[in-house]
Amino acid sequence: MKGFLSTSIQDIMSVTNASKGGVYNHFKSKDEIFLAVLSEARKIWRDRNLKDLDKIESPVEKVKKLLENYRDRYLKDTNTFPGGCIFVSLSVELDDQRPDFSGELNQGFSRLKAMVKRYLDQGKDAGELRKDVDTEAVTEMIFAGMLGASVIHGLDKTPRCIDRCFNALIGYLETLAP
Amino acid sequence: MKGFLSTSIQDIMSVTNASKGGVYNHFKSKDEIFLAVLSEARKIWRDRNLKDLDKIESPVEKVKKLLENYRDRYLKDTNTFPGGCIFVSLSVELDDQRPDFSGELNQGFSRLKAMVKRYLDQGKDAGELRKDVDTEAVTEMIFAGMLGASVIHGLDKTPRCIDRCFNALIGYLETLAP
DNA sequence: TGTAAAAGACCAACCGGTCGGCCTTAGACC
DNA sequence: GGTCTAAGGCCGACCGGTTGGTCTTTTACA
Repeated sequence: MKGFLSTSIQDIMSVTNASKGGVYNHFKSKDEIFLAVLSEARKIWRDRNLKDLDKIESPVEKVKKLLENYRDRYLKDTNTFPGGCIFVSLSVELDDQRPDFSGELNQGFSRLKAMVKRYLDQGKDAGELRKDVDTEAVTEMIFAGMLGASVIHGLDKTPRCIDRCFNALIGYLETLAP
Repeated sequence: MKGFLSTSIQDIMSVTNASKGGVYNHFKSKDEIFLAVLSEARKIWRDRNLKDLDKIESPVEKVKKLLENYRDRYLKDTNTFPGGCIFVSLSVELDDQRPDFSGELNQGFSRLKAMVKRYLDQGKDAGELRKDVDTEAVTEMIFAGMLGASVIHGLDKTPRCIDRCFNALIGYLETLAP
């Protein structure tokens, strides 16, 4: 993945077999193309990562399932998603470079974190987690683990590293049970 | 931080008050400048992150100290290091774009992971960790946590998120004791 | 005066974006 | 149904600007 800045209109023209005029007839600017891609990527992310979450009743198990989806149905699908999690790479690339896009990406991250924390809080209320568990800190670590795993994916495309990382992460979640 | 691709020679000229001829009299190419910066950044990383590690005898405590250094003496020093961990951002940017640089960065990451794993193995041998602890998986998660924390730093410059993340990470390490 | 560093004009390649025109198609009128 | 016209998707030459890099000239110092 070349990211936003290094993907030229020419790149887009080549892969779509379109001409420059054709491209700019559909989109006002490169920025608009980016926002369209971002919107589509979000849909795909939800399809892949939230799958079957509603079939699970236990909130903590939902978090585990989310981690498993992110690992198996998202990061590991290197055919569909070479370059790992696009939101992570774009966020790193555009931070301090395009604050508007960066803020847009950050909103998605915030929603994800809020969802995880909500599940953990529900799990705590339901007695699935110990009362002394700091759900905010655990959320942050799970989030960091997901981001880190995507970066690791770029370093080593084999599933070994990602598997180990998520095994430890899920194992950690289980130590928080009463 | 603009990274490698978005940092122009003009940028370097401006910040160093040098002319183009002056720059190219010291370096053959932009690539050579990158490698020099990388080498210097590695020295700085070691200075900051390995500080006082030799004063600690317990291997597991060394890992904890490394995490604390990375948190307090590196990521949190946003004056010296805006843009978080330069190796993380560069790795994300240059993966699939400059495989030669990417491999160079990967070597550093591998050495870090090997160091952490060595300490954990030593800790296991010394009875500081349970015998059933998968040091490889724990290493991977610690590594992912460090990478993820750097990405998070880009999203939210306040130390709150990073603190929570490392608190949970260190807390996890402590649950591995016998 | 000899040597090395610094300076900046210059180059070809590429960037995002514009614009006038071509060419297919749809609709209106007889 | 046949013909003329208006519309709009599509094309690619072109624009100003920036890129990394080269090369000749000037400067500074010993």
